[in-house]
Amino acid sequence: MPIFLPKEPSKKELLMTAVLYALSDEIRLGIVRQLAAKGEQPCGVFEVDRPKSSLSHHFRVLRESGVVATRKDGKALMNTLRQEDLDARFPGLLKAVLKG
Amino acid sequence: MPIFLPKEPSKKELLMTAVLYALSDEIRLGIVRQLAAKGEQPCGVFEVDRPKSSLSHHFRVLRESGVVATRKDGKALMNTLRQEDLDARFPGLLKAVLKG
DNA sequence: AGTTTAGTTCGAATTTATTCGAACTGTCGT
DNA sequence: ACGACAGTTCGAATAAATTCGAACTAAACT
Repeated sequence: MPIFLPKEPSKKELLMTAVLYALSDEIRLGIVRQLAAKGEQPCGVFEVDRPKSSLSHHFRVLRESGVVATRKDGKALMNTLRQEDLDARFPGLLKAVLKG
Repeated sequence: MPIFLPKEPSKKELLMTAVLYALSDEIRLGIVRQLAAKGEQPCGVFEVDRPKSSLSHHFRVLRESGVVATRKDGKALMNTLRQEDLDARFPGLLKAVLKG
């Protein structure tokens, strides 16, 4: 069975409640803050006190809500914050979340 | 046994993740939007397709996260959005959430 | 005192999220 | 071809949220 990365919602499909839910978890919020600070990063660099299957779950939530986009780069999966899409759909939200 | 309204966190105690979580539910977000639009309101005016015990649960989540403040006024409980506290602690967040 | 109104609290059922190990896929290096 | 590496997927356990009816409190009115 090939690996299926869950489909990321298009900009138009972004849902406020799903985005807020994804961001309402300390681990995921930490990931998002680090992506905002350092730019594109593979999953592996995040030092989280959880096994990789748990980390993978949190990335899935971030992807499915549309907060993060993932592209394959060799054997790594590179993650970026969907800043522009989020900003277009929910102006000011991400900035406010990252400040707090 | 007297009625205990759960304690509302002080401005300093507001937690980003708790606030985002509280706002990540359609019903609660609807309540918050209506409070923002119409100002202080008793629980009863919100037309939500849920029995009152469920509504009460959602108000509790909003209070415990610090999104809403509640005061007694006769037999009603009046709810207000804690706009100033939220704005002081998380500038721009509420505005962004209400716009979306 | 009794009734109505507003909303909470309790308890239990259901649903949904999180967690983790183990097995897997795909890519790279040797 | 064979490991090693990065990360996903599966499956099952645990934990947490939501839901609701029923019983309750407290204020207001008659």
